[in-house]
Amino acid sequence: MSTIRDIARRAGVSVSTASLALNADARVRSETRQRVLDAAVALDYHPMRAARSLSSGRTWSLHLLDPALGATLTSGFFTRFLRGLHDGARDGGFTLTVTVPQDEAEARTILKRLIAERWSDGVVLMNPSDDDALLADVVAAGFPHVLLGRSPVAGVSTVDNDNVAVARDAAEHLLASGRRSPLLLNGPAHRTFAQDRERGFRSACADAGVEARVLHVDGPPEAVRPLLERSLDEGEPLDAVVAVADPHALVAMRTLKERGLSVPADVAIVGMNNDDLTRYTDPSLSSVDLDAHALGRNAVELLLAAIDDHGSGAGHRLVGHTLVIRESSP
Amino acid sequence: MSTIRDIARRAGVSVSTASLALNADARVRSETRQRVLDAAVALDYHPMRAARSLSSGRTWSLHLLDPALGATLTSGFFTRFLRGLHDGARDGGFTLTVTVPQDEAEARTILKRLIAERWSDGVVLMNPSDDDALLADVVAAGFPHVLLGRSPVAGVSTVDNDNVAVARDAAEHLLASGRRSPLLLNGPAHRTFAQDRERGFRSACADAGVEARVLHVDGPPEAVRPLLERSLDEGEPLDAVVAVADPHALVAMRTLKERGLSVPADVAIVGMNNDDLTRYTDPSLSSVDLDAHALGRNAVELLLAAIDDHGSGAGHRLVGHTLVIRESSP
DNA sequence: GCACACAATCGAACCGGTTCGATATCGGGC
DNA sequence: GCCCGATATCGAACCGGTTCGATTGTGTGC
Repeated sequence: MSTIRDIARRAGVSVSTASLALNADARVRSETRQRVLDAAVALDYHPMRAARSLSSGRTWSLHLLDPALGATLTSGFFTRFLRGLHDGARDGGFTLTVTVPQDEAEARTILKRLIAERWSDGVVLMNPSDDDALLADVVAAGFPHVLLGRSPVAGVSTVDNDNVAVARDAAEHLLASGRRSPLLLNGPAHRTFAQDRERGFRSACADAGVEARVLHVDGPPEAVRPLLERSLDEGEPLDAVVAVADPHALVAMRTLKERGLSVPADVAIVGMNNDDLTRYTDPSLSSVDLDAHALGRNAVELLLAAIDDHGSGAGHRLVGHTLVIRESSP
Repeated sequence: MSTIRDIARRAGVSVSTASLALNADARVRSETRQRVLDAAVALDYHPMRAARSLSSGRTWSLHLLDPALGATLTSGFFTRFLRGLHDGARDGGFTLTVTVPQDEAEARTILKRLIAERWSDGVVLMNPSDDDALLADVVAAGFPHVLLGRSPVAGVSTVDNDNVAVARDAAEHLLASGRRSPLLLNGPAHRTFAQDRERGFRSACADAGVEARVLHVDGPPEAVRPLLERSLDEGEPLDAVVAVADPHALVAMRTLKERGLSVPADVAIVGMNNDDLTRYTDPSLSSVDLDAHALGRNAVELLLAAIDDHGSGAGHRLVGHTLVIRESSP
């Protein structure tokens, strides 16, 4: 392993000149710079991370901290998201580190160490619960950060889907085909993302002059079944379902079929996240594809801005989505 | 941010004594150590990563490099795997870094930088293709490494599922219920994992005195459809399918249903990976749950051993699996 | 009472970069 | 011919830890 002193010696310059040359400083004569660069190539020189970050104060690394990794997200989504983060980091000359705590308590411990020990230059906080302490920690430490899956918060950079539009688009699609009794199987009522989706859903229903019905699902996808059954027992009309996530949509589909209702003939269904398997189910499931890659990329862009600005200005980004229409809602 | 010099000053000892005390060196008197520890707590001291690794030569970080991230794996699997890696790393006092190259070419570039710049102390190489250059790079550099999803290679630590047993167990389950015409929808014939699975499948068929049929699927899950249709057109009997992955199983299921065959009455099906959504499909899909968490954990354990040993002895681990029986193969 | 082993602590060097202030060289203006 | 400023380079300090060899202090054996 060659060090910068090896380079300097071979190029016949001092260590400081070698460093300046390697960092393309204008002060060094171009001929000298070339000699240094040649030496670096000849010796296969690569500056050591730790040394560089010790002296420069930068780690050139970003951190993803996800207290509930994969709890709500599925497959393709997470990997596309990671790739988005990684692409952004690479373009900025950064490396991405992912940490996977068991729960929010461990997440908090890790976050504190991460900041104190300077593991990285900034952190992406994924899906923090709405009231959480994680945010308070990073803010208190003045550590660059971005919140993911959160609607705009004053003074903090956030990236999220446009949940209002997501739900509205799904509902409009169903209503456009003439459905008149739509139901939203939503997330927990206290989560802002669920509130936004309810808003979008209701707005589409209002525009179509149709009554909007909403059920809140708190728990695993299986929780959809009793909710839906009770609703059917009560004789509520139903011909369209928007579900908060694909597994919920599949449980709904199954429940309906067992009640003798056919999908999509009697009830059309749209899920969310566009999980990898949705195209293979029977019937295949329409789903809103949330642009996971854009989510990751935008998060990194805001994070890099926060690192440069020293967090002076917070940015907010909403990323796009696409409704993927399949057999469950022709 | 307090440094070790702040601690030393407050505890009234030299920097070197403070360092020894913090690292629980037996040479320092326990009373002195306590004074140092008290000072560290009082000043909320955390050693800076970069400084520690510059002087110690250790980064206390491990790397996961996956050239084909999520290409074959789905959801739950990957997140469980990550958690396994992370748990192992944490227990060893390490941090986990994940890098997500676009393809094997980029993976190679990253790997070289990673080694040269000493980003971490070791790397887990995930699903490298059987003949690849990545392995040659790490071996040439003498960089600690573990191969994932590869059958044992001399001199290199590997972790994998017991692919022979995986396929055998799935086949035995189907044959136990009286099926006599089983088909294995396998991966590409040149991949060793596929060869192992074929072996396991054939052994179960031989034990049951039944003819084994195997088709090799190379490409996306949709590629199953034409293969299967041709087989049915040729009048081959079929009453059981073992598929190399869940999406393939679902495509097979759909294809069969469209041919008027019912699942599981006419044909029973078992998939692999136990994707999150398999429990919600209709019928729900039996699947072999590969122990992703154990995969991650064992990979880290071998990696840590390789780091300590300077790679003197290679280890091989096969991790367990569980057949999850659902409606597709009662 | 002195040499000696041993425990506890310390100062200084070191890891491999970056950066600041000092120095040498040179051409141009007066 | 002398001074000045610009240009190119260098030496040394620094970042925050770890570790080695030296130093001091204590009790033991003879």
